[in-house]
Amino acid sequence: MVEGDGRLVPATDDEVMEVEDFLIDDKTEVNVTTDTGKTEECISSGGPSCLKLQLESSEGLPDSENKKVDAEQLTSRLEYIEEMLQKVKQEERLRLACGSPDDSSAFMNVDRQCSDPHDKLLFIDVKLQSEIPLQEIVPSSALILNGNHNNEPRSIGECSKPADEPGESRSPASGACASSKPDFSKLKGEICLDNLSIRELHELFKATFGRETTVKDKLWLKRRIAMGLTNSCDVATTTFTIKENKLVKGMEESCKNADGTLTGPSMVEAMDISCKNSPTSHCSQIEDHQIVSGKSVRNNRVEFDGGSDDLQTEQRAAKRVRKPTRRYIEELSEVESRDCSPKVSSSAKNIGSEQTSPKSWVKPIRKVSSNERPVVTRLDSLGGSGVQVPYVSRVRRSRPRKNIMALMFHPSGMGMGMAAKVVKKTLMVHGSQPDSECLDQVLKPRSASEQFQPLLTPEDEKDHQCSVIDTIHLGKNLGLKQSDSSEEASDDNLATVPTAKGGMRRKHHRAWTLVEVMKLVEGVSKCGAGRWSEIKRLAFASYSYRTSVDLKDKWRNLLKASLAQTPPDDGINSRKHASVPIPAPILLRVRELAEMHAQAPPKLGSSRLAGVGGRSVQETRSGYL
DNA sequence: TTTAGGG
DNA sequence: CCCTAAA
Repeated sequence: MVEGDGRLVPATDDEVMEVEDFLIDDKTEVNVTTDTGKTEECISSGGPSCLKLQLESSEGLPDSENKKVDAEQLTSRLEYIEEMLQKVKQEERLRLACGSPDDSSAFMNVDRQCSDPHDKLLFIDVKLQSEIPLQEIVPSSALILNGNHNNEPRSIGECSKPADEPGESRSPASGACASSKPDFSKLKGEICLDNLSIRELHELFKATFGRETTVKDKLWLKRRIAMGLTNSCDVATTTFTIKENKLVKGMEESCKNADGTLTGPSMVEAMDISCKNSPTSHCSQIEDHQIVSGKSVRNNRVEFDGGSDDLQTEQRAAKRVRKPTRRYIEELSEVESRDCSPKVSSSAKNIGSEQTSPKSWVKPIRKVSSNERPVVTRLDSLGGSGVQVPYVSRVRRSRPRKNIMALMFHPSGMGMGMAAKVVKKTLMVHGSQPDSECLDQVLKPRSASEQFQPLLTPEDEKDHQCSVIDTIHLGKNLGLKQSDSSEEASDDNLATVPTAKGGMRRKHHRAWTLVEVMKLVEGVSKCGAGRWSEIKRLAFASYSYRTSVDLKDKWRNLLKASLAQTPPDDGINSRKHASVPIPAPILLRVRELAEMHAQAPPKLGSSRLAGVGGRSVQETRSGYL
């Protein structure tokens, strides 16, 4: 129920207040509040397309009254929803979103993925405050709610509609959203609306999230990708914390539609679009501590049975940490999957700098690592090479020591470079290689001086988590990590070209994901090119890797790409071209920004930002976000 | 330390 | 990506 202060309090089993967001993908939200069975239907929308059913007693919602509309008409829907709720409850409150921590105005959004291909991604979204004025009952919402097969929310936000054309869909929604967000609708449209093959989807997925997926469910893929792109619009800094092996994520993006009302068949797409462009980047800012402190997080074990294996795997992974959030999936999957490496390194580095609050450690892991011997014995079994390498601690990715002498320390007598290579190779051969990142770190020659410390210092220990765990515990408790790492491993090919001597090129080589690129672009649009550290702080706070320099470099590349490719104008769109190049819209954006900055760098802030390029004016309009 | 460029 | 020179 909702308390006066607007807090959501866990209700009894019977009075579970659940708001379900069918994940209508993009924010077509269906919020249902069930109480003692008494329900009142209100449609408030987070936008034109949001249907909200709320409990009579939960008067917390401002506009609820105005939202009453066609109760009759909604009855059926309500019933449906209730039905679903029941089902959901039965399944077990997978997710009881409760309690909004300190910030009463905050909303909690908890989502989970269902293994069932048909109702995967069932989100329970609780919004304590709906400031969103009701627009009108959207016909399409009926579609959603009435969704024939029980639990088939997917129909909604899906971009499956082949007919949805970027151009078409843009018009209605983009106008509304245009003001505040870069218009990526086109992008999304291209990517999402097309009928991509599974393979293509996989590639896109990879490009978007930076990891591979084995899921073969098209819908799922599309949805994920769509979400990824959608969320990528958020510049919000995502923070998440791992507590006691549980991942608590603080923040959920809510897409509120600001655009006008839409009706008819086009609704679906419209909603979709509006969401993408959803201006709400700011909405997604919830401090992590909030979540943590909130009672909300609760262990909910979810057991599913159906579903494809792949899907299950994917989801199981997510389930592990419980409460996978969309955010989690996209960002975490990137950060987390590569797990330790970035995080750890950053932590070690950040501890002193304060830049980033030290992320939490995964306890279990640490424990393990602490007891592990400094020698990785498992290596030999991996490749059969029989190579045994002393366990080395990771080092801060800071200034390399010019001290090459250390290289000579290696027992085998060969330089670290060599040893490293061997090890790496060994690991690579095996399917279950530890995070390549880690390996890289481990193998870093520059850290040689520290690598042979027999004893682990507390800090080093942390670093060990990475390798040790990945190496030793592969396939064990770390369901999530494991799956992720394995998944990631495949795409995380280290093109390590050890330059004969001691320098290995491409230490990290973390492929830039679409999401990141978009963030970068947005960041640049906000802060302006050149202020990389700013951008880094704002948009990449959660990406411990990606230094400001990286951003700069990437931008440079983007620029180059945009200039080189825009003219030809050909179809280097997301579709086709396995490489999954940067979507044209983004490149356009890049170009615009480049032009903008070229013309009005320091001075004249806004005067002549518009229509500079003379090209697509529509694209140009948003000088800032 | 952060930027800007070169490699 | 890495490295370095400049601000």
